[in-house]
Amino acid sequence: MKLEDSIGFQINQTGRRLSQLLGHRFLPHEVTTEQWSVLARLNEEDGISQKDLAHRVGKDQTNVTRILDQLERKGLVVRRPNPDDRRSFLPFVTPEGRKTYERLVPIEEEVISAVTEGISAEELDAMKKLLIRIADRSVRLLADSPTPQQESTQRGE
Amino acid sequence: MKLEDSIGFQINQTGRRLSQLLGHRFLPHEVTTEQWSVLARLNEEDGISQKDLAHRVGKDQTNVTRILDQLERKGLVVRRPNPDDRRSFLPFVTPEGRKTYERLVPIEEEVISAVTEGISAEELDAMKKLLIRIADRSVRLLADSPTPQQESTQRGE
DNA sequence: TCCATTTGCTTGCTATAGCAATTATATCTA
DNA sequence: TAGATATAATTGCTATAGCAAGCAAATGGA
Repeated sequence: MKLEDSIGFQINQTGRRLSQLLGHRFLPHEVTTEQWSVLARLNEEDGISQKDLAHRVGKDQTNVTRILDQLERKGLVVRRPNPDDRRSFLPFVTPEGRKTYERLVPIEEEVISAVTEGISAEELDAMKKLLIRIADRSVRLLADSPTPQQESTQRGE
Repeated sequence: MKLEDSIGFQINQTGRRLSQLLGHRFLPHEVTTEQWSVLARLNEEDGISQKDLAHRVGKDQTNVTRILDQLERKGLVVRRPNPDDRRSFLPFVTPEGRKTYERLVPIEEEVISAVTEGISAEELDAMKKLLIRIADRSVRLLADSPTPQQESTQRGE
């Protein structure tokens, strides 16, 4: 089978290209697409632990730490100590972060509608459901994988 | 709209998780998923320029250079001077590279069929077509973007 | 033919992804 | 309560992505 026929290859490929386009449109605002995803999630709900945030954006805790570093450096987010747990910091969106996010929303929407032009809402919805299913299965299969270090006791939440 | 409802976010997310799972299964063979994609494409057709290869795997030429460095370091690929152009090198798969590729094929197939279990061939095919469409549009829109440096005279090939 | 431009590849830089190890703090158990 | 264990966040390391710049060779035009 050819490489292009691999659904895995295609998903990755498309994701990369889309990120590239979106990142290009975000350029004037000096926010990357990954920073955008974290900022967007925090706009829905902030003041949660970095661990929870990582889970919600589907990123490694390590990467969330670094992306928050960037967002904090840009003044879009602040980390405050968690009063309930001194190991933990809770990220909050700053007013500046909220403004930036508001500016990015229409850009993201415009890009998505441009690249999905001519594709029906039903088709998009079906695709989204399939993607979620594939992602879920991937996570589950990885969790069930024999890890040299530990017998996994976790399940997907 | 919530972050998870964004089709762009979902595509990227799913791609990442799938890569992670596949990469995990590839671990014993010491090949990453990106190295696999390049090796797979070269197994279809080698002796082409790195530029062409980059185009075929949908990667930046820079990244192809580096991935080839890795594959060459592992002895799976060799670069030979292009007799027609002394600036250029042509990558070829070594016998060892071919053997490794053969070992990876069933792993990739198994992972894909595991994560797509219960999804019909028609659904997958429809999804693949949509993904390709979205990727194509992304590339086109990016190419048409006003680039500070140059007025683009290129079109998608 | 000479010079300017283009092109193929590489290198340097920043951001991200994922993993291992570290640090500080929490929690659990004897 | 002391000691073991688990956990939140961080740091270090490697690979990848994308961009800009550099280098050498090819190409095109006067």
